[in-house]
Amino acid sequence: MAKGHWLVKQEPTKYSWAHLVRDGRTYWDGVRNYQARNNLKGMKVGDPVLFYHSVEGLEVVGIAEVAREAYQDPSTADERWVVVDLVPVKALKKPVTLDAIKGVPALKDIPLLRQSRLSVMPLDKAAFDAIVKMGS
DNA sequence: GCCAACGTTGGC
DNA sequence: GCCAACGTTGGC
Repeated sequence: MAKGHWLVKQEPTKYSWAHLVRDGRTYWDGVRNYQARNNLKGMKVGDPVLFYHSVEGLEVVGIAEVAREAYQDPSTADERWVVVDLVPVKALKKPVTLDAIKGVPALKDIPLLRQSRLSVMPLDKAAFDAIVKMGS
């Protein structure tokens, strides 16, 4: 299967990029939305994942990578929910703000803008690369 | 702090 | 199976 590109959102007050860097690795728990869950299940080891700060910051701050594919969420006994493991790869030199993304016509249709409540979403390679480029 | 969007729940 | 009520998310 082709490599996927992804974007995950988190409120920095709950789990920030800096926190991920400090931890070195984390499992991405707390997803309780079927669409987001299905996206988690689509992740493969090695897939790059953009890390977005919602509510505070409103910017893409770094690039992480899938270290382990979907498995039962250890924070619940409910077997409907899964997590993946993420490791930090590198911070963006310049965070890419939501405003900046909105200003790019080619990025008008990404789920981040179209579906503001979705917390785990796929990006196509072009969109992923465009955001990374804006941040470097 | 407000409100729009949207997913989930529960009564019928 | 429909739909109103409710809860949560996230931008502003």
